[in-house]
Amino acid sequence: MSKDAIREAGLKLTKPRAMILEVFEQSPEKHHSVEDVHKELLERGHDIGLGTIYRVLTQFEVAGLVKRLNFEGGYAVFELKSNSHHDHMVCLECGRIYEFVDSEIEEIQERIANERGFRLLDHSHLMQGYCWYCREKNQ
Amino acid sequence: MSKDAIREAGLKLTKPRAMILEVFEQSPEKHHSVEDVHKELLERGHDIGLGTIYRVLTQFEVAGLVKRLNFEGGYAVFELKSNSHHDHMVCLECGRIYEFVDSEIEEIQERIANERGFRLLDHSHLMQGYCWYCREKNQ
DNA sequence: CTAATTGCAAAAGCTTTGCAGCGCA
DNA sequence: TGCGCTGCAAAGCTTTTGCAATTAG
Repeated sequence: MSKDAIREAGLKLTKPRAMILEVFEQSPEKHHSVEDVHKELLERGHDIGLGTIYRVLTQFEVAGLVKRLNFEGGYAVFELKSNSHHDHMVCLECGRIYEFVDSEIEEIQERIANERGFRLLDHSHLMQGYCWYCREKNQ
Repeated sequence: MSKDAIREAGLKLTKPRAMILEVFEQSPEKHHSVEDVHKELLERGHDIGLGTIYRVLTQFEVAGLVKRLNFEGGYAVFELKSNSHHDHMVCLECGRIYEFVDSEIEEIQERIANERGFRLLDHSHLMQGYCWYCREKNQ
């Protein structure tokens, strides 16, 4: 259970932390900015300070519960850290975020890093364009 | 010549714009934050306002003269837009930025986008880790 | 009970913007 | 000369932080 994960991270199981995690687990959306989380919590009747959300999400990130994504736009977006790695495609028109994985790309990446003596720890691969729903509007 | 490019972009060839472009053309470093450019210009004896540098680099970006890179860190980095596309590896220890290209990855990307009905316009592929010079320090 | 956590508000970065004066064409 | 450009400083955003009050264990 996810609440155990909070404790296992050495964090106290507080109301704010539990509710923030719930937003990620219960919302149909997978990706949330801090603002998103804040609004969602307000709609659920929980007025949690922005500062707390920033702090908690950073703690969750360190604990490996969530992943911070730095798309353009000047603000961070978080997603629940699933066990399966994936990369992202973002629609420049509607903002929808799609996920993709390709083992071949992952392998080539590793190979390139190795060839250069680079110890690969992480990567972010983002494709930007227009999704199926928005293509027509932009030809 | 690069100064023509400024004019071709419909921009007046002013001192600030010419000097900012020079920093990119003459510096051994390929990647510069706005702060970098500002300091470099100061060292060359040109005190150009930060606001101007932000404005000019944005205009250069629109004109296709430079590319804005959004690595993590909360600030943008710019590079001269060469004719050859490439992606980046950044060392988490020393901050050095390396470039790489792989045609196979590019192809697979296209294929994935097509399969999903996604019109691919751009992408950013960033590998993070420790470079050859810094590996030892971090095992 | 005690240390961890939250709320609030202030402050810190990076970036944008308004406006008066300056400079290129 | 006229419009575009720059400088300066103010303001905008996202994110961080200090501190007193609150709460989990």
